[in-house]
Amino acid sequence: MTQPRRMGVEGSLMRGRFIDAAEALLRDEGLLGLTARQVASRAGLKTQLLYYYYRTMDDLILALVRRVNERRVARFHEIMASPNPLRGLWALNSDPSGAVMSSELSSMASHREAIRTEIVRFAQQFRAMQIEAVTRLLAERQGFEGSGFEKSGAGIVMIAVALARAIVTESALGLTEGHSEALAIVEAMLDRLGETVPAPSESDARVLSEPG
Amino acid sequence: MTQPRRMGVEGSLMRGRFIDAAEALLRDEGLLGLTARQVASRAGLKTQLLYYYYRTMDDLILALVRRVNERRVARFHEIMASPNPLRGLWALNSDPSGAVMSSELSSMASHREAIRTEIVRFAQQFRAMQIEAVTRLLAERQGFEGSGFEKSGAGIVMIAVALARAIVTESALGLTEGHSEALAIVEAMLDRLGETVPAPSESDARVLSEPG
DNA sequence: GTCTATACTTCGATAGAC
DNA sequence: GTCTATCGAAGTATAGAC
Repeated sequence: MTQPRRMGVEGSLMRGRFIDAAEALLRDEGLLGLTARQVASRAGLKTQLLYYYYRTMDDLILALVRRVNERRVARFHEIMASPNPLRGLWALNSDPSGAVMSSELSSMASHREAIRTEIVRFAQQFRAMQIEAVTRLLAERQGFEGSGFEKSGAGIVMIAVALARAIVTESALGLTEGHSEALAIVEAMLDRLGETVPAPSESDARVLSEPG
Repeated sequence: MTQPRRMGVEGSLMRGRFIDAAEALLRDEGLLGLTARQVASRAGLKTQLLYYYYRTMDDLILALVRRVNERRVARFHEIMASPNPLRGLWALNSDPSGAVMSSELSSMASHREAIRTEIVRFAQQFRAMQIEAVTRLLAERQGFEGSGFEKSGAGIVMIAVALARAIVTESALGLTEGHSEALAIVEAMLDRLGETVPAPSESDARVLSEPG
């Protein structure tokens, strides 16, 4: 008596198409664009069909959240196995589409009770993973002696995550005051850790002023 | 022919009541709560009356943005005239209601063309003010020699603003991983600048671990 | 599995009486 | 200056035919 409506099976192809559309919408239009009508329209499907595969919009969003999070964890593990994990983590957090997604999701978490738990639980767990990794990597390397940061893996991760997200979201608005200078500080720190500089990506200014 | 509707005068008392309600709603419910009906309801007034005083919702939001920004500038100048401007600036950026407001406003800027310009223009200008002030204050004080940050007022401000906002918005969701450690780094830096510690405010853990 | 049709709510906004 | 009444669009969601 609690499931009066027919629902599509778990492994359907259509489910993926709706999630794809939802993800694209969230990236391009933000949380306000994530409506049943717009998701269906973007997927080229009928709005009512969405409700055959997902009981509510919250269900669809929850599925999207899980997919985004799984991909993020997968990228994290790839980075940990790569030659320059610290730079890789910085790149992961600075990745525009990922950062926009994280930002919109945590914005949604404030408004939608149903998905807050999932988003917060993952964010907490993923933050802990990054802290554990960075703390270990810092302990293995030299370059931070005397800077007061030796024991501060958790603080460094927190600051880096906050900075990366702010730079991405502000850049999207055309606000760039202080970005290049903050990036220069990050680059200087990564340099001190003795890692090589990867090929710079498309957007965002890189002003590598000589570190003091 | 472009103003077919009657409008209330500029200095009306009712205008302020609507703005008050809008501000409270934006703080408590976020951008999704900022609708004509909810603003009017919160103000204890009729929805249609709102449209007598404001031509569109964008007009009302714009008025709110201007008021919030003016208050922020006023607080900035008070802080500059206070004994501990660096700590004062950190407190300003860490202030929960102010940070939530800034965060919701920049979130709105992504979606509403009409107010983006106003929000971005102010954010850019306010960032520049903070950078100018911090750069000057750092030059006047000792404590950063050898840390590589001497010339990086702009970078420091960017990082501090990003961190403060992240801590506030994450705390509101119950996400606190890495907060106390990041705050310890900030405290250590402020300590190095030789300023005294103000009385700690209500929320947020302060783990003042001994600076390295 | 997909369609048409539709219910109900809330949104921004307007017209015109008082 | 404030009220009642209302519009059209868009929101989530459901029922039932095909």
